[in-house]
Amino acid sequence: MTYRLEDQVGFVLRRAHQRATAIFQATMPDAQITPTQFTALVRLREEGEASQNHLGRLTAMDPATIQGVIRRLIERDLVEIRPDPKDRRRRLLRLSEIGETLIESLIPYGPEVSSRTLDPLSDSERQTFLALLQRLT
Amino acid sequence: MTYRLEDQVGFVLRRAHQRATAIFQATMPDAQITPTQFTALVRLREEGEASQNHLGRLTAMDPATIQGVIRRLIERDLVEIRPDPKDRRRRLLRLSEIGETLIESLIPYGPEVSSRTLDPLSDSERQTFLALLQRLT
DNA sequence: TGTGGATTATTCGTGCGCATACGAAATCGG
DNA sequence: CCGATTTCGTATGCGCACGAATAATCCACA
Repeated sequence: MTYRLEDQVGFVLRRAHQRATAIFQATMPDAQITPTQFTALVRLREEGEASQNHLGRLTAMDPATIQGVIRRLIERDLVEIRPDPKDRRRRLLRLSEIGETLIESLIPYGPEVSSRTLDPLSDSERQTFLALLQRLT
Repeated sequence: MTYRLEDQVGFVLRRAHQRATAIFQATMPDAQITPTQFTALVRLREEGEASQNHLGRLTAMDPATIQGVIRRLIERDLVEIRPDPKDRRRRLLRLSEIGETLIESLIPYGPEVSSRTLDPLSDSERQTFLALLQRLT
């Protein structure tokens, strides 16, 4: 009878994600970088070197998606690529000097993005929300 | 130093939204319908008739996005379109017979999608989570 | 009455997201 | 060692998302 779209979690998640993306774009000083590109750079910084599919798993992107993300990062000279001598199927990815400098300069803005996104909630609500959200994944 | 990606709300929102979308696709018996198309059909059912931009606002899609969604729904004969005689800029949208039958048959699965998406949480946690999530939008 | 600003819809370009299919290479079991 | 299976990367196609630009139309108000 009464089906309320605004009570369906998928609909609200979609809108919350849209808002989070907009806040990311407005907060990050580099206008080109996207949330997914940022994620890939952060993971490469943690890993040092990773194959394409492996990086995809670390960033929650399927092989078709990570392929395009990496291509754009290589075009911007933020990521370098070389064949894996041990496994000729693989391509090993690593940050370039430029990429490392960029991600180091952007990471400090990460918490600000999160904080602005959670702005409508109090501190304790933020903790509760994030803990529940993490359990959904 | 320690920047934990999995604690950034945008990253977790992105993954939760991916999961919600996958559950929607797996649960809805119509394999063609997408979450956004479903949303547009539900809103048209509520509104009866609406212009394209107005429907976009009701479904959280910008004009460029709703345009493509509507085009695909018209191609599937789920939505009918006619010019607004009172305002020649507008195009009025309404459900077709087929569209009305389809959305009536799909709406009962909506709560099941939500329920499966929230599966990792208890009943009281679900209420808490949804209330906090709604305040983020 | 007329004009300047707002609204409506369209188009183009870029980027994420996934299903599907493919070929090359590695690996595992017999 | 050899064939079946798995993994890796690539490509294509479709759909969502948004910025920017454009043209048509409407409306408020001077």
